[in-house]
Amino acid sequence: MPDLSAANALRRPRGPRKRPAPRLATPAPDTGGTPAAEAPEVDTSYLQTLLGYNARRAALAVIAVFLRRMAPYDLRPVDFSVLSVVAYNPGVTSRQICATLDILPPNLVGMIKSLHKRGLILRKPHPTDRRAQGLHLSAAGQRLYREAQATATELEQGVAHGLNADEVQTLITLLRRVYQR
Amino acid sequence: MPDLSAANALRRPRGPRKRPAPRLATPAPDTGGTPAAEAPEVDTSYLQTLLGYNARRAALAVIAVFLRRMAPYDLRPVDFSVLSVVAYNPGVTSRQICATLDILPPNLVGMIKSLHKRGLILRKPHPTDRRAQGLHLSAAGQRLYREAQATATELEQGVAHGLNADEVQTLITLLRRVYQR
DNA sequence: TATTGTTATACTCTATAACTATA
DNA sequence: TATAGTTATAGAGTATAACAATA
Repeated sequence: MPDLSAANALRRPRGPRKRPAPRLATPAPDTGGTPAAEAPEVDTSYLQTLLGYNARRAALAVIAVFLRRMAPYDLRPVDFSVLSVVAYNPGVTSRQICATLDILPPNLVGMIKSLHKRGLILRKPHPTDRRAQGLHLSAAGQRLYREAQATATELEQGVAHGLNADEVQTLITLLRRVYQR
Repeated sequence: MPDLSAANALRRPRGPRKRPAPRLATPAPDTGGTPAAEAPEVDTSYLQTLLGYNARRAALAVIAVFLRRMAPYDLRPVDFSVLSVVAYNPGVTSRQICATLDILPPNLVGMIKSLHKRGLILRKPHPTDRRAQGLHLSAAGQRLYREAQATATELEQGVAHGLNADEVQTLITLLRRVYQR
């Protein structure tokens, strides 16, 4: 599975984007003689018609901004998502977080351990199931999450440069309809 | 950088999605007593307001479909993208592909090697720069790519379930404005 | 018999350094 | 001195199997 973490995008900022080229129904015939190197522009007009290509590029761009802005809190997107689920669902179990965020249980263990070690979350015995444990934000976790969420909300405005509030709302609505059943 | 490859999404299909909950400005206070386990619904209403969260989920959903449909051609999204760039830009160099698709040069080497080994692409000497080599699709590569592109185009219709052609076009336009400078 | 949390581990994807041949 | 392609390798991210404790 491809990685959407955008580390590359973060450390190697792109140059100016190419202007969209006219759509082609089929690839240009290979005349064999003229290398594309002479014209530095590379035609990606077909790829730009694909929802998956654009969704991935957009997700990577947003994640890159997210990584920069969340660096002061030392939170990756997945850490922020976990804290957010715990914040809004006090007492939630690891298993529920896995199902909600599509994380495999073995991969969540280390994140929970790390957040616990940083004093951000508490593990309390589950009242009815002694196998499970209820997760809660500590006071420090609540403070950190409150600031991080404010940053995330604020970040939304800047991410989509030309997009106004209505356009962002339309975009989010359409994205939800893509991944929801 | 997070991985957008959607392997998990592929092998562990999700259950039914939760209905959107009303937005909350701040997390619910932790009353400490009531575990979320009793109500299996987990509140993700705040995360669902974030462009990054929705873009990543949508990208993963599309990629999962892409992986399934491209399996007969043994092409990952990145392989398809590389073939597409070569198809529309015969004679393109590795370096240009890296800049266009945001792939690091060392990571492209293996892909090119693999596609070459499969007889899909040809490396020709670059006419003006003996360090570089121009990449071209072989006849077999052109046949395979033509079929793969048809599948990708066809796939677009089915990916966005309820979305009509206009809505998909709007979505793509908005996504482009997010990641383009 | 199934589930929660966990360990160990393998595999994939991405990143960095450094080399060679050429510009 | 810089760039194209490459090798080797390190580091994230994601995957599967299997276990003890509990349901």
